[in-house]
Amino acid sequence: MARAGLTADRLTQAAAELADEVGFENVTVSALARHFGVKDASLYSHIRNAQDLRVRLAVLALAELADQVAEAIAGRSGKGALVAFANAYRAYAREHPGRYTATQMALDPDTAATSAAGKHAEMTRAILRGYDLWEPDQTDAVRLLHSTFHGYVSLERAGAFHSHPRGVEASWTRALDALDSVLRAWPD
Amino acid sequence: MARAGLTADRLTQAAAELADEVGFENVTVSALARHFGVKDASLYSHIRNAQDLRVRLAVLALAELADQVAEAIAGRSGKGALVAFANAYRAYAREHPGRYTATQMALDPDTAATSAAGKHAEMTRAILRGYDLWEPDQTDAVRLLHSTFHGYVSLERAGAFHSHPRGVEASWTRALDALDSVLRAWPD
DNA sequence: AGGCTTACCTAGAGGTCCTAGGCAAATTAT
DNA sequence: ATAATTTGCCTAGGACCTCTAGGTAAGCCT
Repeated sequence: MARAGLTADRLTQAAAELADEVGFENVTVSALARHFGVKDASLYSHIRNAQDLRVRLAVLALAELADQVAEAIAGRSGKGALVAFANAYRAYAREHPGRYTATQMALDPDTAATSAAGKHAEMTRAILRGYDLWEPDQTDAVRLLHSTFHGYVSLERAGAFHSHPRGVEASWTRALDALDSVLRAWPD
Repeated sequence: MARAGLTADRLTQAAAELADEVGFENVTVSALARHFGVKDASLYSHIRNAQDLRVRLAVLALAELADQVAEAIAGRSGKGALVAFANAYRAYAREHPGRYTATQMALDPDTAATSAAGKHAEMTRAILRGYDLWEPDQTDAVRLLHSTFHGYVSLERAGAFHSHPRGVEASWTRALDALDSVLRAWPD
């Protein structure tokens, strides 16, 4: 009997692909076991439980997203960096719907700190170097940007914008313009 | 044997309370049946399936949220309306976490149109009457506002803001200030 | 009272999560 | 190369959730 050669990492990777195919909520221990031609119980040597699997998936997705965004903003500053960040963020959510949903999991503070969750804020801060913002305005701005990006992507995915014919792309561009001008003229 | 007197509406109402107590993802047909002291199978005369129950819950929550927001902005305009809208929206999400999660379900276009999902955009438009915005800028602004509100609330709930000591309230106020100034000076 | 509708039931199949305990394959030690 | 150890995967089985089919009885109508 040849072994499948499972590891927590391979399981997490497969879970990520599965998430994008069938949706995050359908990432199940059973489905994953089926994918590897193995019994459900066999996975529990590698992951603690279903929740643990989902957390690992979330951490993976956060790291991937952070990488994509980091690559996008490299060498840019000011509005260029802002737009690059936003587009990379949105593109990741579009291309990896299941993974993106995973990034929205509530992680306990420990896991969040260890993972790339904090890297987000750090990179958003990098963008803000092109604007004239200092603490605590910087934190406020980070939160505003992150909220807007996530909110837009999230609503777009939920189909909240289908009701109106106005192009979703055009509204997105306008939102970025608006954020840029907010940052340039941050209210004192 | 006295009957429990179940109807789809009573089930939906109980599901909403259950959602706020134990989380939307734990709203299960079984749990609901237990709550009424009834067998699981009995609920299937009132709801088609578990998904149907969740959709009804989502529709209920959307209607409640729309009502709360409508009440909040009544008699206000301009920034007052903007702030009232935003605070009512956020308050609903805080007080009814399970219901709020339900509002994020992807509804099929038919259901969404029938439900109060469209009422949102309509009310957001009402806010914009205090600013000098016309189509298609109005739609862009509606999307931006909705995105920011939802994004902020969503990230706040996910604990994304715990990493930094800066008060979440202060950042929220600043975000509203920023949105107000964006609307007043919408880029042309 | 008889008949109709329907609220709720039992029975049961199938799926997911997870634990306990066992065997055998891969790895390490001798 | 063989023995000892580790560990990857197994079977068995319990608990919970979803949902269907078909039955009984409670409440409504005439």
